Amino acid sequence: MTNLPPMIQTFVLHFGEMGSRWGINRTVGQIYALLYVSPKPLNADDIREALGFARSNVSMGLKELDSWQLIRLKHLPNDRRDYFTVPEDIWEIVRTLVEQRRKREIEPTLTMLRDVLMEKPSGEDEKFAQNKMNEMHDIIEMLTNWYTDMQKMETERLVNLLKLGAKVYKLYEMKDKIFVVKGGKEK
Amino acid sequence: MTNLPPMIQTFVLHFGEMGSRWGINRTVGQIYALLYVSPKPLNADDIREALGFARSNVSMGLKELDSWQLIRLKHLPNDRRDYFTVPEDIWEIVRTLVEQRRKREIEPTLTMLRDVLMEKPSGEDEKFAQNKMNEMHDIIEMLTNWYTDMQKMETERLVNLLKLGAKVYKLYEMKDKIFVVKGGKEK
DNA sequence: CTGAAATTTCTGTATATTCTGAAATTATAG
DNA sequence: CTATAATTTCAGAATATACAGAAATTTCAG
Repeated sequence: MTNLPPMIQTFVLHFGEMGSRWGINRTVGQIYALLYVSPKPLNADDIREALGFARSNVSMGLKELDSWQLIRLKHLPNDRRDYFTVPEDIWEIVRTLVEQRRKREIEPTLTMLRDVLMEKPSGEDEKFAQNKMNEMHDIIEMLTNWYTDMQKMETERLVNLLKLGAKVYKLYEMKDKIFVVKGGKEK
Repeated sequence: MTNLPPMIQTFVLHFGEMGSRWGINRTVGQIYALLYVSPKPLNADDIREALGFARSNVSMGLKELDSWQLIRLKHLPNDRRDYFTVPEDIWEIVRTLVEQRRKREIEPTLTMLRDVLMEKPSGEDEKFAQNKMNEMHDIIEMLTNWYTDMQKMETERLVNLLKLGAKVYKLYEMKDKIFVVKGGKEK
């Protein structure tokens, strides 16, 4: 890590720390940060040299990142080593992150909730608990359905909507009026 | 934990596990899950009894949850012990969670990025790195701005929009047409 | 003000995670 | 097919985190 420019070192260390808060370990966070700012693909030894931990850790880290589908394997001509990059389009990274967290955290939670909601409550307290679980299930499902739907949009459209923010609600409110004007009949 | 109904035990254990994936420890996850499904406020001893870990850990866990503003302190008449509940409205919980994660993770990241972007790059590689960091900064800022804006909406409206999903884009596309009809002039 | 209840802090121990370096495996050039 | 480069696996060491129980502190009824 000694010969990294300070700017990049700061960035890499920050994502190392942040990684720990997210169940991703420091090593993995640092590797990803390094790949993210690197102008060309890096091999495992480049990474070991830049970050200064054991070769085997780099291997484990890359495997972990691969399982998240967050990196791309490249090969250079006349070089049998594996080189890695992050996807060029940052939106692809964002989409992958959300998708993977959904698979790993949201779906198992929804499954657990559905299972538990199938059981017959034996008493008032369990009835209450099931109501609360049902509420949680519905809200999570609503949010993920919304996300699934939005995810299908192409990036440009998504960005348009994001920039619009809450103003989008004005359009929603106008909806009925539009149809009055256009179609000549209400509802 | 022995005398919890299986249904609730499953729920509590699941959130214990999930907690670990989120930098929140198992204890804290379990306490929150228990409070969430409990029909009445619980004191520290109730929690110790239900979950079976040391009294002192319950204290630490509650303190942690309090720092996230995820629990509410209650007092019962003629009982000086502290009782705790989760907010009644689950949307309040969701909003708090997002808000806290923003404060603890997003804001520090944005600050780091802004700092690093102020520095003058000394070479092509650092220039490239800064471009990537700038790209990251902008996307994070866009997403949080969007969220800040949406957060201001009342829940009912938010739910309407969520249910609408990607169809909202159709409204967005109609926007220009609407103004043609209503105002009589384009752009 | 006093003493008991309630809560929190603290320190050592248990547990879990991360990391290293050696050994094993896999891949490929010749 | 063989030799060597490249990568992965694995077992133990180092580190960090979680947890229990005792001690200290705070709170409050009387």
